[in-house]
Amino acid sequence: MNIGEIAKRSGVSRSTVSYALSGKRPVSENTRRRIQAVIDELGYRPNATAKALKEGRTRTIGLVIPPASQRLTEMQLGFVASVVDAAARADLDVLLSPSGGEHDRSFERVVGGRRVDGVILMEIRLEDDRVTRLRQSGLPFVGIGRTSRPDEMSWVDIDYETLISQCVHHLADLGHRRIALVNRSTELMAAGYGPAHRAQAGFDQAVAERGLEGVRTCCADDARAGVSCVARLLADHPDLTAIATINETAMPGMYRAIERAGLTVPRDFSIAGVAGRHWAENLHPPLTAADVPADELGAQAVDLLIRQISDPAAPHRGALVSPPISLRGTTGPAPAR
Amino acid sequence: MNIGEIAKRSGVSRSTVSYALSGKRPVSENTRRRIQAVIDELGYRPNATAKALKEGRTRTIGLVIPPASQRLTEMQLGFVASVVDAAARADLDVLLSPSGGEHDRSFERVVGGRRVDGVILMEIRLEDDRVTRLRQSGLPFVGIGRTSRPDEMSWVDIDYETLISQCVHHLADLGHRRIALVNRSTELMAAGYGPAHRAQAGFDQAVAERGLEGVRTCCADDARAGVSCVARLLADHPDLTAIATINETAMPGMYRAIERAGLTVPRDFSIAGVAGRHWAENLHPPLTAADVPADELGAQAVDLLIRQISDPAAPHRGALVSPPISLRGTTGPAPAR
DNA sequence: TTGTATGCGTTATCAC
DNA sequence: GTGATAACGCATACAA
Repeated sequence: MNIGEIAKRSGVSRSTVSYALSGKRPVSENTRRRIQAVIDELGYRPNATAKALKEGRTRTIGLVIPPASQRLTEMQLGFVASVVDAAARADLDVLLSPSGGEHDRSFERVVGGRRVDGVILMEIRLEDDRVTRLRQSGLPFVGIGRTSRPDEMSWVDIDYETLISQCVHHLADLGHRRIALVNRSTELMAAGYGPAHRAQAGFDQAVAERGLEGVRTCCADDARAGVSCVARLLADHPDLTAIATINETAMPGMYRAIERAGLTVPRDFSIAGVAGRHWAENLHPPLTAADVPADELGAQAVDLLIRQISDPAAPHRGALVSPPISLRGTTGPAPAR
Repeated sequence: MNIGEIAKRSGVSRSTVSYALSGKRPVSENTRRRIQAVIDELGYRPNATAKALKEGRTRTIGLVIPPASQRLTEMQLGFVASVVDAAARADLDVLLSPSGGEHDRSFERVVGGRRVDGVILMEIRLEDDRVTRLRQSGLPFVGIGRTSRPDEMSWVDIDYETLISQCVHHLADLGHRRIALVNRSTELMAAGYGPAHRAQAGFDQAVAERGLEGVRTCCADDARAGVSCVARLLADHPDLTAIATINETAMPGMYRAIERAGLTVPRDFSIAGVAGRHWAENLHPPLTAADVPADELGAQAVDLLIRQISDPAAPHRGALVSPPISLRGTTGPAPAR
């Protein structure tokens, strides 16, 4: 079923059908109706592939996610959801590309084959091959996250450095002197994952500014790791009274370890972090945290991308988001010892 | 950068370049090398859109998910992840379509515009317009879930009816006489959502078979709803000793309500259900549940779809999965009252 | 108001 | 072993 068939059955030329559909040229009411009748009868829909080839754009954006096998964090899911939603609102489809490993067929298909008009890149590292590849490809792209040279691209990002610093200052204000940072996994750290490094930098700086005793530790992205990580932390540093963290997924486990150590939050121990609002609220007790507006970030990324697509020559833009910390009751005065 | 440019620079015709790339016709080692050199130098990649138009297939599958705005459950995420992974293994890309509301542009674009070679449909209702639409479109599709007439399509599904029935029998074996079913939301029930209806059917049947007192209730898909739902349940039915549930997302809240009522699991109260393994294991305490193998189901759906695509005339197939219940310690003998 | 002709980038048929 | 050429289905510049 193609436009030629419709034309034949309506007794007009293909271009007339095309124009009747697009409205880019006046078509007499009479023929328009005749054409529409045939279209309705046969259930004709223009072939999107042919249209894309002709117009030179696919009306599709690529969303590069971490390999699905390694379960996505709540926040990453929030990004995916909001990107998909925002794209749908703009009548754009989303092509998913699970990437992140280096030798990557899916990524190369999407980017090299020009299957999309632009790309949104998640989980960016400080040095990221995919950014290099996208830059050379000339395809518009926006990062959720940024490399160590943010000027080279458009991006939206969470200001982990500032946020963790603020958490530490908040805890210091409450009298805590010995604070631990529970970061993301050692692997991500080693891979140069931006948020992990920036959180650490913010932590180090705040600890130095306030003359605190800071302990840094990495923790895998799951509840079980959270348990063992915090258990070890409490064993090794018995005088620890607070934790700052960006590791959403490990949080339930961290709670559990604190509880098992016989400590009550926030009376004996405080905890503050960075997490999606929904996640922070649903912890038990709800976590004092900087609420990352995942939906806004995704929408903003789509927005920036659409802008880049419509004007590829436009200068890069970056948007650093640092939401306020919502007090929810997991932080309190440092216990007297 | 297109194939003509490569041909010109290599001093051969476009067809030779095409054949050098596809290997579908012998090309002399010499010219092959010359062509490859030019390709490498210019970083040429065949345009996927043009290829799709010519070949009549897009090497893309559509994945129809519930609107992202309503957060997906852990299990749904598992399906998405496994579908994306399985598709990537088969060198297929995945186009996401957030659908489910009725007036649906994204769905229509993907299906009507033939942007994909086939579709995987999630969250199917007993009567589902999208199934009707897909059937009439002639596009191969596979459901994760099935309508009330399973013969009309290919699908993979979880046997909620049997699984919930088994949960009830297990609880009855332990001496429980008054058991509640915590189902999915009233809205899903009203919308004719298969799992909710089938779980209820399985519950009713098992309750009847064992001569138990059964209470059925719906519960929205979040922890908070789980709390209020179970709190009400315990208030209205003080002699309740067990719950069977398929509502993953509400489970943490259900635990909380039971705890707040001063009951200890499994000593005072038992709970069993259907959930993803990862989810069940990470509850605290880990839930006795039928472990839904989301990854297997997704992979199987992709498999079925690929089969449908390569042989559209092949008969429909259905696969009903009913994983065994893993005892994890949230069920115990009914308390003496 | 409508029709004809061309090209988007590719693959594949036919000819040499 | 290689080249010219015709589609794939659409949009649009050019004619009438």
